[in-house]
Amino acid sequence: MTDQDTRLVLERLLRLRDRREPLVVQIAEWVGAGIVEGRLEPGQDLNSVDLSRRFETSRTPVREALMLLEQEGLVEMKARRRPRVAAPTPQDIRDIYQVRKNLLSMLAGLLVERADDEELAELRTRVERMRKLADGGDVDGYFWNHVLLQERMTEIVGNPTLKQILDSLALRTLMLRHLGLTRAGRLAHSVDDQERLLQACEERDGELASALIAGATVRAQRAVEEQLEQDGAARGRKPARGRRAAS
Amino acid sequence: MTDQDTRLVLERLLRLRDRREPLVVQIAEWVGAGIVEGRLEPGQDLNSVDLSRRFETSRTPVREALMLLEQEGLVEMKARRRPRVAAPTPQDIRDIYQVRKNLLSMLAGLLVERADDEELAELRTRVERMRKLADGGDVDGYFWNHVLLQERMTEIVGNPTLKQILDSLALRTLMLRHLGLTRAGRLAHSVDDQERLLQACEERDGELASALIAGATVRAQRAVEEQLEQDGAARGRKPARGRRAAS
DNA sequence: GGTTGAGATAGTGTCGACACCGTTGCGTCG
DNA sequence: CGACGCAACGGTGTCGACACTATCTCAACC
Repeated sequence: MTDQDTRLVLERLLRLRDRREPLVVQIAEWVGAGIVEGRLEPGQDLNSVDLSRRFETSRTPVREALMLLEQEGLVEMKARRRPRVAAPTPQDIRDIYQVRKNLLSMLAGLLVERADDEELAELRTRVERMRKLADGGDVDGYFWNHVLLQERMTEIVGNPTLKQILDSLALRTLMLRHLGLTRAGRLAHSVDDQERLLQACEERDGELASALIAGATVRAQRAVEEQLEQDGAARGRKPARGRRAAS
Repeated sequence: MTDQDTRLVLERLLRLRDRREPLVVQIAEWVGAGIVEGRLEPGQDLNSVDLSRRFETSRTPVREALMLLEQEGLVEMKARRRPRVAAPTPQDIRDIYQVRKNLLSMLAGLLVERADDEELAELRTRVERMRKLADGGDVDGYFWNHVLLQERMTEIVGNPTLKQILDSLALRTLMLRHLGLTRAGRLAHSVDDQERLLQACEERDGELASALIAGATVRAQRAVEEQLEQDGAARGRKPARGRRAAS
């Protein structure tokens, strides 16, 4: 998972282009990518002085970048307190996946209604590419194409409100999803899910597509939770938690 | 619809308390209430100089307040351009209601699962109060209690992610919903919908509750669209559109 | 008359300074 | 030995200034 990939995806998911000055975009991408990639740990302080020094700017654009990430749930800010990298609890993660499952169901139903044959063919091409990546065991490549696939689906459906909410939820689970995909056999299962979903779309069976994507989401969630539990057990032995922002 | 009511609801829906300095909160509430109440027209400029003069502050807290409202979809900001009051298109409104319908369905299902008898009794009290207000033709009173009812429901369900998304969607439709309720007979229909929903909850019928709230949302949307069309036709004759912020 | 461009105007983005407050480390007291 | 309080430190929120640019005005030109 290269930093560059992450930045490009962040730029789209956060709708940064043209909405903010390049300086703010740069900072938001660096911090956001850091959080997604795990370079910045949950709970870690993100003080604006350090960040402004790092980017050789004043604190104003730093504050703005952090506010952008706050609204996407990657950063937590309280008045007069130092901003921190968000630390979602297991319950938060369950809640997010629950909403995500529901909205993805909706998305699948709309996709069946609204995607024309050409668009479905494009999605088919994407899934085939993902199949190859999965067979080759390329977790990173598969991961990014997975993100892209869902992004494309929301575009095809053409409901910007829905897209925005799904993007926000996707962002919050980005690092988690990558985690889940590293589990043995998960890659193959995931690509199977995508193929079944696409087939249902091609057969114009909205009910089935909804059910399939809901099932796939539940399985993805389970993979993430199992992996988290495993990591948590491992980390229990050395519970280090940095407090200063990386400099 | 008093300004004070609006501010209190905004404060909760925007989660302002403790998240921002009082100064920022004050500005965000004034602008937000202005948009919801229609004092500030869609598309109107919100330049930070005028606003800072009005509140006797610098532009920094103004910018922060506007960013808060931007993330809730009440204000539109592009880099280097003046912020504007958001002007949702009819299509945007359809999209928002579509997502809202879906999430409210989910909410109803969860409510049936998770609300205990005591909580249902509390909701019953609220609905009865709303019945009285509806009978008395008190549009404003009914409106705010309606907002409060849904807020309470999301709290009972206990999924903060869902609550936050529903709150955000609620905000975007606040002024519209009030508009819809002014239509003849709409108040009575609305309270009927609420009673049916609550009854389904008391009978622990999740499927029915979901269906009912989905239906109610569709009807609310229709009322809003009809009222908008009517207003639009009326406004077509004198298409004034202020460009300066009120001062 | 309508279009185009230059100059004036007005508003945004960023900065460094400063006042205020949360935090931390240390000394004091029970 | 631990709880408490105090003072120094560090970080946040706000300000006024300034550079840059979108926007408006108006005049010259076709």
